[in-house]
Amino acid sequence: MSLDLRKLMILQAIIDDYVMTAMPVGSRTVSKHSGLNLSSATIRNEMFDLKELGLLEQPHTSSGSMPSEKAYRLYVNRLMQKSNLNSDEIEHISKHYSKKINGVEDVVKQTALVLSQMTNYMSMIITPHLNDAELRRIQIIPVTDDKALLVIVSDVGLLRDAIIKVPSEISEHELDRISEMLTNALSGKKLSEISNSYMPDLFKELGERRESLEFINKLGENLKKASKSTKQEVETYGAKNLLSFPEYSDIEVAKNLLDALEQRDMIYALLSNATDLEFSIKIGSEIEDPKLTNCSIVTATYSIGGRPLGSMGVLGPTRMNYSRVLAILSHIGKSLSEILNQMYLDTD
Amino acid sequence: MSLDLRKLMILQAIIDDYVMTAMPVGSRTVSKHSGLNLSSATIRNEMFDLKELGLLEQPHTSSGSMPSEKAYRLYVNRLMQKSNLNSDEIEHISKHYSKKINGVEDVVKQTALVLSQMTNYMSMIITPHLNDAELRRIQIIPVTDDKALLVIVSDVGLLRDAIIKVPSEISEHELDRISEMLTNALSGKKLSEISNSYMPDLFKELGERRESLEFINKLGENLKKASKSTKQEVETYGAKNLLSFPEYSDIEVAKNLLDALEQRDMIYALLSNATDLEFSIKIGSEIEDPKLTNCSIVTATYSIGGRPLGSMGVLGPTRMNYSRVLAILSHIGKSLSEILNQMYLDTD
DNA sequence: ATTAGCACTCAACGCCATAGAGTGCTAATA
DNA sequence: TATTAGCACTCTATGGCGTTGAGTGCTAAT
Repeated sequence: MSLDLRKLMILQAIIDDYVMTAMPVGSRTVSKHSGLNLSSATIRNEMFDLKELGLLEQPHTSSGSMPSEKAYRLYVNRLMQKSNLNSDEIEHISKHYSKKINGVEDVVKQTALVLSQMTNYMSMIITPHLNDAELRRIQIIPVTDDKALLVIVSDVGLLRDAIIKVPSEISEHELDRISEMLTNALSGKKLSEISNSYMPDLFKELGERRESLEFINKLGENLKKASKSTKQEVETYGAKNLLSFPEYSDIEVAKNLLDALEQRDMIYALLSNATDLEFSIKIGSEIEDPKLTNCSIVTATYSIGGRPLGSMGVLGPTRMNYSRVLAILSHIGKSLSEILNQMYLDTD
Repeated sequence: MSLDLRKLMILQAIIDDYVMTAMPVGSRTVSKHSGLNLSSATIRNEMFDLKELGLLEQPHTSSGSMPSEKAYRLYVNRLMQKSNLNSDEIEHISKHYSKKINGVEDVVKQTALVLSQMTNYMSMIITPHLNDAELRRIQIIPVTDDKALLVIVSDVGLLRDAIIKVPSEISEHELDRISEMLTNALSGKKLSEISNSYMPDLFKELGERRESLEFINKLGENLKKASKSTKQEVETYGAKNLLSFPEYSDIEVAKNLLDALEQRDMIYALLSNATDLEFSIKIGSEIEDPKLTNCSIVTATYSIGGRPLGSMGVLGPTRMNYSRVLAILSHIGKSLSEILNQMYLDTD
């Protein structure tokens, strides 16, 4: 028995209905809504076949059917039609981005917010990873007589800052000199390239004065530490949206889910795994986390100057509206990339 | 009828029991657990009185009683005994703070985490407000030929940073000079004092060269903007803990609650209202938010160099273990203040 | 003042009958 | 041969009903 066009149309009708209602769909409903002008009996026969093909599941005999994970996968790959946002929705997005925004963190938060608002699912986003950004300058700014602020600046702005101790015998002028040397040595390199390899020579040169040797060593440690901590952070929003869905209406299920979703590492992994593709869709068990049963995740990357910098996504029940989510992600992704470009690269 | 010692002891027994079980407490239970050696009948008479005093409530006739908000208030004010943490718990806290920590944000997040872990309620914390910090230096660091990073540094480290546009005719050397002038003019002041009053003179001085006038104006705007945005942020942790409590086991109730708790402004208000007292306890309707029925909030302030900088707190059901929460908040508050002191003020 | 005793209340639970949505099969139909 | 009408069957959901048991509130005895 083959998966002919009619079967696909019936499957599509069932998915459409189930996505709306979360209730098993009966043959009579399909007969009415599918537009195929077939009796419920005929639909029943087809549904029986779809069941055998592993595309439909029944909670129990004599109940309607619901799509299997396999069905959603098939839907996403072959059936789904591209959907578009209406002008209200587009406006809603641009409104969010036209507010005054202070720095990357703010943009990222706004994005998480609007993403969850528009989809009614939970949104997640990781801040841009700046390990590939080019170092421009390293500056040690005195703060008190025994402390200074180490600032690492790249072509996209502030990368890292850390408080370091400075022996009082080192003058402000000397700090400037050290800053300059560090800048000369490391400028143009990437953050990830500040490593042991560059250090020894540099520090021999810097460490010529005995009394500041210890300070120079500490400084080196600090630089290395700063370059290692990736500092990519995860924002989520709208976890409570998930509680509205009947699939999580059992308090125990909901608790487990929220439990899992509070583990930032896990979400970080989910998002960072998918940075190479423009979009990624994981359905149910394709997310290899047993705690996230009945969930799907759709992610998209955002970029600056064409270079992917991070990713964002949406988590909802497997019966999510994939088409709409993709449209929203696509649009927001573009807006976000634009904003980031304006912040960093534009020259007007 | 007066509230004599015996009634108080009975009330205490009921509260103790109810805090544990969340189930209405019957007279027989009190008779057994109160240590008063009274029959259930006697207890019943006393409980009747406590009911008339508004300290006990019954879900329905012929069920046991539970403490009213008034009862919790009385308990907190008069009955509660100070509790102490055991050595395991103290160790658990210090372990969290002995990890490598990168900057204030990290400390704050760790605090939220440990607070929620130890109490099993939801934790909330606001980042230190640094408006009273003393400005030390303002530095404009070139990034590309038309952009620079504006960095505002105080005695406690980095305060603000922002990308600003720089006309290409302004040389790096000139930026240094401007930085120096700004530093001279504003150093020693507080962030909140960067206002129009200081600006005109300063900018007349800076703006002597015609071509850079526009840039100087923009710089002024940026400084003002940076000084205004308070940038105090709210972290919460463990919202899902609340789902474990039977008072929120109804999915609708839980949804409403989580809904409310996702509004950062509201939590910010809750926390910042209570920065003048070392501890603050709000029980039920004392939190004037209709969405937070059945909730109590305990907050504490943390400080640096004796000056209160922010506050943190715990949100849970009204039947929370106030005594334990206070002990935990007290200990964590001390640890947090110590850490912040080490980060900023220590001179070793 | 305290307590034993007892009738009364009320939620919780299990049981059962019923209704209704939906299937799966068979026989009739185009 | 594909489709459909018809019907028995399955299973869940719902509501009514009696029972159970925890707990009160009152009264009379101690």
